Amino acid sequence: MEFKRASTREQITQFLLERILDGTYKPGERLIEMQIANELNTSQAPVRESLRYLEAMRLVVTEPYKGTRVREVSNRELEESSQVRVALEELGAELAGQHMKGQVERLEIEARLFMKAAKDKDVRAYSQHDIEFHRIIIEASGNQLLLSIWETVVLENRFLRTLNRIGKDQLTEFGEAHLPVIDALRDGDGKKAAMLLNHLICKFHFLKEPESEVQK
Amino acid sequence: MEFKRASTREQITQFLLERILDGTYKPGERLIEMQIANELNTSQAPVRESLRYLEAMRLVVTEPYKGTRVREVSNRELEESSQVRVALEELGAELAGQHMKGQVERLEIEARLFMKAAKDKDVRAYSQHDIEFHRIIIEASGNQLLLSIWETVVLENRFLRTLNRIGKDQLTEFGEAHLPVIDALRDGDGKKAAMLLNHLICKFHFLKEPESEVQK
DNA sequence: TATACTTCGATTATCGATAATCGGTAAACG
DNA sequence: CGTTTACCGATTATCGATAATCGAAGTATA
Repeated sequence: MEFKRASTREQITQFLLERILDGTYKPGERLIEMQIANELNTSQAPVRESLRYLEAMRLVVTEPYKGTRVREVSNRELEESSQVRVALEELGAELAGQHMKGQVERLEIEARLFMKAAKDKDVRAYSQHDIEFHRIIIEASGNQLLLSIWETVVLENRFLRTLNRIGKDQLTEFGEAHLPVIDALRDGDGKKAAMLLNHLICKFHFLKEPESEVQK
Repeated sequence: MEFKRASTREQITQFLLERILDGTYKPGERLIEMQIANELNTSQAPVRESLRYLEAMRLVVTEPYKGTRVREVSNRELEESSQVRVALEELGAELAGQHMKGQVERLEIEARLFMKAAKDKDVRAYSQHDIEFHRIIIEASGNQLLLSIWETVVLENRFLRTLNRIGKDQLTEFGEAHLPVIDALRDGDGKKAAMLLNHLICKFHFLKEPESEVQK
């Protein structure tokens, strides 16, 4: 068995990633290289490499000689990312239909977890399991590029923000809307799952629905 | 008016990007940091930053202490990227329908250019204008995230590879298939344009078509 | 001959130091 | 006063040097 200790740079990337996503570093906040380097007992160079990586992932923005900040995501961009996310999830579900037929245990587990979180009004836990639910479907598509892109889009989405807009009381309703997706995938009906996900995301993100779909 | 000269790092990124895309650096080829630094009269640090950026863009692959290589794209991955590309272009075309109505001059110009290239059997020129054609549509969607992601996917696709598989003689046929898309967008019918693009890409990339669509 | 061990050049990973640039503040000027 | 200029501390951008690691080639051993 192989255990490869992560390089300094990878550790820094992980560190920054976590802090950006959990909101420790807030949108617009400046990330000062030497400050991070000192905090982690390293030098400036690997920190800068990490920042370049995060920059390509669109999580931070850099201006020459002015430094790097956590990217601020406008409502406009939030909506854009939801549009893209819908398209990706549709593709994912369609492809997943073939692979998941009859094997939806993991989905059921996550569904149970986020329904419990909904009852407890635990937004953070809800978010975690909801995202995991969707990730499982995308993974099942077997398309690794899709998974990789979906992940960056979901990061962009800052899911929590949308969830907070939804409000704790509607979490249960939101969660329940996921259940038919499980049924569709159990039957191997990717098309139907895709349609359900589409409506689900559109509805709860207050997007306008696409022109009415023809149903089979 | 503002003129910002590019930083060393940005110049290096541009340099590497060009050489990877035009095939000077071939898939699997090792990119040696000091070698690049010497060639460009800089030091190792900015080169490494550029490589981290390209790594996040999935153009290169890095292994600790073993260096960075141009990523090799398997046929499998090529197919994956085509699937994703179809999904993105469908979304793009649907959204573009609303914005492009009656304003398809730029599309017509590019179409004329790639049809000429097809007649001349100039694969490189064909590719350039074909991609530009699609980019115009995605841009017109008004969704910047979509554009950004589409670009990385098309890079991944290394379009040329697919085109070479198609062969010089079918370029004209391939090109002509684009023309109905222009008509659909001129009418503001994004849905139809999306469907046409879907079939177009699937057909010429030898993908299996999705289960038959319902046509209006 | 085959296998394990050693050495060594090449390259990556990281560091510490220096140069370039920014934003703000205060002096100089009208 | 209001505006411009000169400076200063903070930070980024880049460099040159060193440490860590790799892999290939050689050496020893059985």
